Order: sequence, then C-alpha cells, then structure tokens
Amino acid sequence: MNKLHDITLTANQEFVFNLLKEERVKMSAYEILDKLRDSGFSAPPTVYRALDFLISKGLVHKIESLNAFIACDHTHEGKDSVLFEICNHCGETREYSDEKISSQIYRNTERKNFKITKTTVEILGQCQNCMDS
Amino acid sequence: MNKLHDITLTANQEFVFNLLKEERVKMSAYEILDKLRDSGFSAPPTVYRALDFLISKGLVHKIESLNAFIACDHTHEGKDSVLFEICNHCGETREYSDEKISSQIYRNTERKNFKITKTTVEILGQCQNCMDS
DNA sequence: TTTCGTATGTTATAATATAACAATTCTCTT
DNA sequence: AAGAGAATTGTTATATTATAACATACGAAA
Repeated sequence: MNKLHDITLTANQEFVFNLLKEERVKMSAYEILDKLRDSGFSAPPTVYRALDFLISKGLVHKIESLNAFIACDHTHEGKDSVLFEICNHCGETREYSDEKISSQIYRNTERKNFKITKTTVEILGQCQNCMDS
Repeated sequence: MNKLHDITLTANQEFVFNLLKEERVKMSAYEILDKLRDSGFSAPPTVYRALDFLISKGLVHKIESLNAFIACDHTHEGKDSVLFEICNHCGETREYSDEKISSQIYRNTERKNFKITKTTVEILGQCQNCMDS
C-alpha cells in the first residue's frame, strides 16, 4: 500500500520528494536547492516550504543532528518512534523503528503526564563497511 | 563525587559552565554570548570553543533539535544514552537515562557491527504543568 | 465567478556555526 | 628561571541553515 494514497503533492513538493526518494541519502536543504535549480527552484523558501509539508505528512524526516533531510522508508503507525542509524564516515543513513524503545519512551512520559509531540532518536557511529576499509 | 574532580577549566570554560549550571535551562550559543559580554566575551568562537570542550568532557550536552546547550545533570557511565524530555511550551528540559532504552539501542547496533560514537534521544511535547494551565 | 485558503516567487535578513591566523598563556622539562 | 611545545584566546571574516514579509497566483468549492 502506497503512503501517498490520499496525499496530493504540488509540483514543488513532488520535485523535492522524488529527489529524496531517488537519491536515498540524506541531503541538506541547500543541496536540494542546488539539485533542483534546473527545475525552477531559485531560493531557500521554496525548498523549506516543500520540506515542511512533506515532513508534516510523514513522507520526509529531518535528521536533527545533521540538519539534513531524508525520504521516509516505511509506514508509521500511531506511536512508533523513528530511529536513525547514521555512519559518520560514509553518511549512510538507515531508518528503522523498534517497538521496545518506542514503548519504553512512551511508558516513561505517560507516567509523568508528559504528552509527546515528537521524538528524535539518532545514532551516530561507524558502520561495518567503513570499519573494514 | 564531583564530576570535576580531574577536569581543569580555563576561565572562559568556567564562565560558560557556571552560567549553564546556574540557569539550569537550555540556552543557545548566542544567548550565552550575550550573557557573558560583561565577562569579556565578544564573538561566537569564544563561546563555541568553550562549549566544545565542555561537551567533550560530558559536562554539557547539545540539544540537537533545538540548537541549544544545557549543563549536564548527572554522571554518565560507559554505555548509557542520555535522554532529554523538553516541553515545547515552557522550555523546561529534563535529562535522564533509561537502562532499557540504552541497552536496546546498543543491542540493535551490535548485531550489525555498527560502532556507536554518539546517541541523540530527544522527546518533545508538553509537560503536565503546561497542560493544566 | 467570486471567495477563501493554500502555495509560490522574490528579496531580504535572522540565527547558527566555523575558518583562519596571529598573539597569548600554560605546562612541562631542563 | 628559561625555553619549547601545546593549548587557548582574540579577532575578523565568512559559511551554513532557516525564516520573515509581502505581493502574486492558483485551486477548490459555494
């Protein structure tokens, strides 16, 4: 089932989303801008607006510790926290979710009546490939 | 036991650390700069250098999703991940660690031979106080 | 077809962070 | 106490990331 089944994208939003989906790597807003100049993008707000929309729909995530953006890998259900595992060396960024971590995060906060609006879990390090070489 | 038992701070580092310890709230680098102008701080590098040092010693943490810095609350042992719980409304920032979450993060990555250098776990939402009012 | 919400283009600027380099201070070691 | 080497600082400039503001255009729906 496609995540887009009930989301209509404008031309700009589609340019940004397709770029991120095709490249499958994290990109800064200004990298996106540069790659889309030929498509008519000329200034940062065009990129940031599209990103904001895509993020609000869960189609793109921001990696806070790198100020970078990446297309979302998988469908999100209600209460799962997204985790990112990022290699410092090659930049490869894997997204996943972990039920144990998500539920533990929610258990902690529910006890305190803290109402979560967003979770950020980012794991930086070196991947096996980069350790070998 | 004081965390500083074997760490010597320079004057600048101490200004920044004391400010963050006393205020006990997150502050941006430029807020720190403004508060320390009277102490002779005049440009960003002075602040960022002190912060870098304090972070490297574990005395200060950066909150990635807010580009802000906060004095560390507690002693860190080998493999614990720090968690931040941040109220969008009042800005209160609580630091804690959770053995279940930390160990689960490490279990996930060890299986894949991914070597962690840093973890970022930030939970944004609304605290009970702010919900009541 | 008017209306209203959303998206866009554009210019300017705000906020966050680092580069580069000369000058100074600190800490050993002798 | 002097000097070498390392670390820290002051300073200026600039890079990087993100938003404000406002006029215009577009799109769905009454």
